[in-house]
Amino acid sequence: MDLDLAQVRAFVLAAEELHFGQAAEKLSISQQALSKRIARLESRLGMQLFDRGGQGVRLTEAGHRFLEPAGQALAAADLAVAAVLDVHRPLRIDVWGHLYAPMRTVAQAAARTSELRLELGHGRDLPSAAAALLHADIDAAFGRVHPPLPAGLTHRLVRLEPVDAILSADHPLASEPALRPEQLRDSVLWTPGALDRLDFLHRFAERFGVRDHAEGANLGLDHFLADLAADPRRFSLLPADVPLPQTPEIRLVPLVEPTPLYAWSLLWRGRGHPLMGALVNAFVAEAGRNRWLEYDPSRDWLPESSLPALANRFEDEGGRTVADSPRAD
Amino acid sequence: MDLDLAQVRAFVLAAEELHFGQAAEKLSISQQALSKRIARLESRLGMQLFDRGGQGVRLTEAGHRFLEPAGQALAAADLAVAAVLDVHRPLRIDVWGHLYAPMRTVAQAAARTSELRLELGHGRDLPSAAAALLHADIDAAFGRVHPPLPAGLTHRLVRLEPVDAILSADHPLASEPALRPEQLRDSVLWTPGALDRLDFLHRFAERFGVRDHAEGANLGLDHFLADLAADPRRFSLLPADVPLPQTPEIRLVPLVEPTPLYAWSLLWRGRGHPLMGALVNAFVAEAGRNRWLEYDPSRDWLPESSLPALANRFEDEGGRTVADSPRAD
DNA sequence: ATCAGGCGACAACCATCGGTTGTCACCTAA
DNA sequence: TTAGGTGACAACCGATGGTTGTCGCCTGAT
Repeated sequence: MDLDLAQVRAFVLAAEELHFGQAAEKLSISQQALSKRIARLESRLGMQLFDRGGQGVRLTEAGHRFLEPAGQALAAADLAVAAVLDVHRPLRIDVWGHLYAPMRTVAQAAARTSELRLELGHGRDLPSAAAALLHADIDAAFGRVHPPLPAGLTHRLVRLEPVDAILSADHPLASEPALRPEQLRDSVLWTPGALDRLDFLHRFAERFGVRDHAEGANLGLDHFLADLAADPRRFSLLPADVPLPQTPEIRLVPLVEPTPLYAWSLLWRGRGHPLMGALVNAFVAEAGRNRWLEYDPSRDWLPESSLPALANRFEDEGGRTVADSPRAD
Repeated sequence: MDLDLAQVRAFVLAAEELHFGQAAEKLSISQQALSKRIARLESRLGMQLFDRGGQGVRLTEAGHRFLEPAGQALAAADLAVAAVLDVHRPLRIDVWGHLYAPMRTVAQAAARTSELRLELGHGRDLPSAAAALLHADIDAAFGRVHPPLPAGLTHRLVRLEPVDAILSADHPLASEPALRPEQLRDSVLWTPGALDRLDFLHRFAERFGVRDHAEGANLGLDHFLADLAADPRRFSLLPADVPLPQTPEIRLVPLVEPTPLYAWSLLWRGRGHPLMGALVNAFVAEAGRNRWLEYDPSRDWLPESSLPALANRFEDEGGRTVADSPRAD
């Protein structure tokens, strides 16, 4: 006869609380369900484990005898699960959009808890990060998520970062205290890579009527800044909190009416690594502390491609269960 | 997430057999049912545990990692079941040395508590009682314990009973009020069985220089008394409190200077049956009430073979924990 | 290449299990 | 006596776990 460990778990919690209602709450089930679990366990063992009374329950002698070995059976089973799931393995995470320094956000979120063991992956773009997730080569990824996104992956918006215009110091608008995006329509959008493969910049150009663009290779931030400074008509976009070297050839000007927002998300597969829940929680907590998820449609602009991520965030905040949401351990 | 142990059992058996059909047979279920169990376990764990092939299955790496802890979880659960179930099973006890009426002492000790549920075993000698203990055919045994004693068994001295000489009424010493053992050296020791297999009688003969002995079959007390009365030179030994029929052909004479003591012990395996502690306690309490454990080396004689039992008793009275001491519930 | 046999999985079916909500019997304290 | 708390019963329904029948795949022999 093999024990049903869900029943055993119910017994052990009820033995701790000596109150079925409270034990049920700890297990997030109803009192009646817990009562039934214990009754079925008693029936299977042929033993009364609790004396029921008006003010809670008391353990019987058989219940007392069962309690310690029952706890040990649960612990052994948990170890068995951990052994197969390799729960002590670090969570492997890849980030993309390196020019915009995604690791700032990951490091900030992970810094507050010592239980997260992260291992940084190779550095990929979104399509190859998604493929690596599906192949279980990595456990999570972080960056800006947009369609197309393969099935089987779950994403969670964790940060909406305001985006500034970054200009050559010789640009005619360089000394403005702030700019409206459409003021940039006659400038040349500088893109580190092909525009049609950079979703955010592409959507920005379309939305605000920027007709001209120039492309270069993405060889890192210094190269990017030097390419911008090389032509006084050039501008590009940069999330506001990206740290920059002090250089007289470059100006950073806030964008307003509307402020474009860069949407950072976590991405993972299925229920994820055992630490996935903890990682999501760490990001959510940091977002709360820093007001990362504030969004006002009358003030801000999000490209259409970021709206699924936004919808994802609102569903979760409404208290509904998100499919494939990892449980925090 | 709590494992379903029926699923785990199916996995462990399939891992042993590497053949779903054979594992299913061992569990008396269909192959399809076993296949479903394992598939559900894999789904729950999110891990493939077997690679399926045309000629059976092979364990995956995850399956290998799971196998030992899975077995341990099953064993822990079995122990938990045993802990709660066993206590209501009667404690099976065998006694030996029937001529000396061991059940007097057992009954006397058990009579004072209603919680002891004893079941008398088949009646064995010491070697076969020890084997039955090791095979878990019985839970405890009672009689005179002497080497050789197999490993894994624990014993506890519970009674030192004075031994009388039992004589034919025609014996030259029959009318003495008491006898010193060496007064019997020229008599014929009557033994119910081969002397070299009767440790106490053998040691007595050696110690007090009794050179002659005669053997007969052990066919019970009446037969023993009739064999004694058949020859006026015969004597034997009998614990003092063994009830005897009133018969003019037999005399019981106390032995003094020294008084030989018959050492009765309890014997059990490991931590024993859940009632083992209570049984030991009952004997110890009765021993205290009846001064069963008094021993004065200047007055009494114990054969060398009884000294381990004596040492065992003294260690326990010193307050030290005896290894494999059963816990009283 | 074909056939036969072995193996595990899928499909359909059905009884049991395990959760829910609603309600009730019992107990205790005021 | 009343009010509030507690655990169990009843009805319902979806999931689980077993069965039988069948199929797809694999391997070895001819």
